[in-house]
Amino acid sequence: MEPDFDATLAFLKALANEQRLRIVGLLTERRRSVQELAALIGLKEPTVCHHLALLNKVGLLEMTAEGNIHWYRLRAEQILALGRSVFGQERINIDPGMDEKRWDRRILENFVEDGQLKQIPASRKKRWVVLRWLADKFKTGEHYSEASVNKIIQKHHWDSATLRRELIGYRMLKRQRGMYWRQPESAWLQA
Amino acid sequence: MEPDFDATLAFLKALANEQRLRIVGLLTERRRSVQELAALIGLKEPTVCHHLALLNKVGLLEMTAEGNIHWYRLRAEQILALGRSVFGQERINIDPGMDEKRWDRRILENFVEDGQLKQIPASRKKRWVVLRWLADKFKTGEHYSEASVNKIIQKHHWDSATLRRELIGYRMLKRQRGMYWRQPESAWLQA
DNA sequence: TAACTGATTCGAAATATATCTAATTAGATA
DNA sequence: TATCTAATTAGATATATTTCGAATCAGTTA
Repeated sequence: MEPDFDATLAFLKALANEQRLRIVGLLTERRRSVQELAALIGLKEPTVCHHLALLNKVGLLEMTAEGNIHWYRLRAEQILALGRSVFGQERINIDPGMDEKRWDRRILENFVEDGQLKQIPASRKKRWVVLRWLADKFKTGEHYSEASVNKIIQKHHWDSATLRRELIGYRMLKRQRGMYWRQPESAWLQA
Repeated sequence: MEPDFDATLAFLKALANEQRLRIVGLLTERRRSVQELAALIGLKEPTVCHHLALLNKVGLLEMTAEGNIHWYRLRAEQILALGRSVFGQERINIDPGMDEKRWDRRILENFVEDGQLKQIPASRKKRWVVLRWLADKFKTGEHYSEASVNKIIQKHHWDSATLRRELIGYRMLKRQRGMYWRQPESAWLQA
């Protein structure tokens, strides 16, 4: 799905801990030694060391040794870059959900009222949106008789024959030996 | 420190889990029912329910019931807003080294005037800053008699005895057989 | 009403994570 | 070289989280 799913997960896991988040907070101010951090957040040094190792593993830290003091510094650009990549517009679909996409919603607002399809859109593109919404009324994995398909469609529009044919045409429903079932989205024809 | 430390932590914790991140991924495409999600990621429904509850608690989801099917939808604006607030420029200091200096400068502005130390800070942390400034008046590699150490300190404050002792205490100066010399920063005690 | 379906709640068990002490390493000092 | 200090590693234990089966709840259908 995501090529860097694991990286994202690791990044989030590294930050999603009270003490580590505290450490990151302290390191945004300035570089710090292990002792210093341990004193500031009230943990023993080995524990802090363990947390630092985790943060380091995902590339959030930079360490320089001066004598036997190890100075840890936050790689702020890394956090920002990762944060952007995880929470950026490209990654997160701002218009979530099939029938919830803004475009779709506008179409649906125009054509649907109280769950009733007022009119079947003439344009291919708009009809597709409406059909997608209608296909959502069928459960995946379940088989329906033609009668029950009609019944379900008629909850939303009187012309179940046309709409049923359209659903088949766009491959949102599939028919075989008189039974109908919902097709996965991957099988649909594009609008 | 941070007023919304807890909110940030909760948000990160909610996302920092393999299955939940997967769920979020699936929900970016479209709304889904609990069953659907369970089937898609290979978990039992109670488990998915539990994860959904966690995501919901931090405001990432929106649920609408149709009959006894519960549709979960991602509140993408929420994720983006939270992501921005956590990883935004304001929050993360891109240049942590700078900040250290800024803090120091403020202290020095308060305690030093025309090269004169007006007062020895009582707080450890602030005293450390001032002593660091004072240690800078000594050249590295050079050896000083106690008299010349006092003389240098007295250019900046009358109480050379106390300050000399402090410099030794913080290991910024070192003494041996009556001679003093400046220590490298790595040897200093932390404030 | 009874039976059914999807979702949720409740514990218990399994798993993962965080924390500590003790031991070890590496650099600095005597 | 022996000693000191800061950091790290290792191993043990405590704590938190995840997962599931069983029971329950809420809507739908017969």
